[in-house]
Amino acid sequence: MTWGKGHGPRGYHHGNLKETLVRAALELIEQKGPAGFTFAEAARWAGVSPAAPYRHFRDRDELLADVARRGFEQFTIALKRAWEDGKPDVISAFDRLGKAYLNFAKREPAYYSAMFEAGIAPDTDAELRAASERAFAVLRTASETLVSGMPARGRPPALMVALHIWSLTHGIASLFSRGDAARRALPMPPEDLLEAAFLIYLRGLGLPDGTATAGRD
Amino acid sequence: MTWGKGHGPRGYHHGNLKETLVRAALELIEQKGPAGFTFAEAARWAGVSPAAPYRHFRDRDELLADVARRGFEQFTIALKRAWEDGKPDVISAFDRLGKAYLNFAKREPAYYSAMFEAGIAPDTDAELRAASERAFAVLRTASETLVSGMPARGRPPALMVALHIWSLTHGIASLFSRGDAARRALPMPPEDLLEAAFLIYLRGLGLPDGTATAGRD
DNA sequence: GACTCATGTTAATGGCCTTTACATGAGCGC
DNA sequence: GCGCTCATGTAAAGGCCATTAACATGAGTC
Repeated sequence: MTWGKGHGPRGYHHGNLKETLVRAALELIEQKGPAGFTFAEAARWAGVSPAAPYRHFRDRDELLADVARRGFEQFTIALKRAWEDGKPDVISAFDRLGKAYLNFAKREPAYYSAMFEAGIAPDTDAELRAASERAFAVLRTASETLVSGMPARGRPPALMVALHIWSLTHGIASLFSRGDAARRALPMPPEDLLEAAFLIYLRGLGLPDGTATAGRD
Repeated sequence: MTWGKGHGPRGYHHGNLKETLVRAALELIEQKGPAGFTFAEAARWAGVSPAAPYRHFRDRDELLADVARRGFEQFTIALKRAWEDGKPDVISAFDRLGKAYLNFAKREPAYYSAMFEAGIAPDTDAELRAASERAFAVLRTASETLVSGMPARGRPPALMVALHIWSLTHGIASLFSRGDAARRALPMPPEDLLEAAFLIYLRGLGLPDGTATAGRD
């Protein structure tokens, strides 16, 4: 009994409804925004009755929260892959990290919307919160590596650095890099905007030149 | 014939419905988020039938866009007041500007949601777009003042600086400073986080000390 | 082979969005 | 003051959605 993920015929039971509903949600959010996505339409997309989804999610918000949680997991994977333990050097790894953040916002607008814009309180769902914190942890680890390379005198708190870079990157992603129509125009690629800001910020931290191969002018 | 803005009795005609609907929308968005706000409930709040709002707004989205436009106007006023022509010095004025941004997100979550999170395409409504650009223009003017105080050699583009600061501030506001439940916890006030980032960024620009009375360590 | 229970369906309630046809009365020319 | 007109309101209706309750199916188990 494996219809797998396919669209083939089915009997009374779907067999894979929960997964199918999540994919339907992603599809619909991508097309019409998180507000435009409806429970009933996801059911229709999956070929089941409007009541069927309630066997798998308490309500519409729980589905959205599940999508957000999965989004944070994918996000964490993408960020970790980009960071790659800070190799070959911290700065270029950070650069990849930022680009991966922007790229995620652009390539996965549905996940991104569910994660940051659907109005889900992160505290509501413990798993969602944990997944969100795991994603941030990548950035925090990276920041710790970054500041650990600095002289102990005047070394900034890694948490603060992580929050700064998160905020900056998130701001650029939200304003300029999303895949949907809410994106604003920009006279340069968002990746370049971010890289420039990052290098300026690093220089301000006292990591000007010589720590890595990037960032010279 | 002035019921003014009051809640008093009225005849067949409301007399001030458009304004009342906007205020109802703000009230409802603040209570239940932009998704929770409904056209019908705004009508009920105003004491009119569900069809009445359609005499003033094409649909629910147009009301939301109008709220967003008004939000950008209030926002522009708040930013201009904070900037105050860069007095007494550029850096402290910039500092006020950032705090005003964060404060707006915290004190006017309904406006903020409508402006940045309601999923309204800025291009849809020309007036909305213009209002949004007027707000950004304050930041851009401030950035021009900032870089104009730098030596011409290696002076960064003012537009880039404005975009950097906008993104950073917007990121902090979105993640940590909103009034609603989507706000994340932070080990320090968002204002302090922003100020620290701003000073680091300025130092990275080569505006370390001496340009103004703030930002020394 | 019968039982059980997760997973579907059907049907119903109530709310919302939006349109159409109709009602009211405020402002205006006279 | 009188009557017209039109902006601004109401009532009613259609269609969609969320959610629930009662019922149906059939996959796995003993």
